[in-house]
Amino acid sequence: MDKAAFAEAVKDIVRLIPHGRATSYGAIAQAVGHPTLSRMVGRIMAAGSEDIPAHRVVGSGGILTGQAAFGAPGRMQQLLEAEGVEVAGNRISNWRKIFWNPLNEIEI
DNA sequence: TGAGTGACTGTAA
DNA sequence: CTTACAGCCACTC
Repeated sequence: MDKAAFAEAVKDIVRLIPHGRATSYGAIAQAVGHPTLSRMVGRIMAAGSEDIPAHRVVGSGGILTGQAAFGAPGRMQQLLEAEGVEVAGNRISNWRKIFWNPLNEIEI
């Protein structure tokens, strides 16, 4: 199944995200070789994402698009701030510094 | 089988 | 800043 391989690759990358860092759905999708499947990345998070730090995966530009999906509003932000990630409103303030590019790790 | 929806993204007005 | 549109794919009804 290609879907399973995709999901597995996505989960694998999310697990590699360092503590106190974050990446975007699009970046992950691109890293697994499917730049257009960013939505599927988010769907995988919602499906079976208990073993991975899904709170470190945000939307483009560091926007916390999945904030409400963490059970309660503000939960995702709380998790990020607990790791030292500065969050203002619903997006990461110093996104440029926090952003972790998976391509730098897997395509090395 | 087809329409609606969604943890997305990029471009445009 | 907000809307709107167009791709993308899986899931639900």
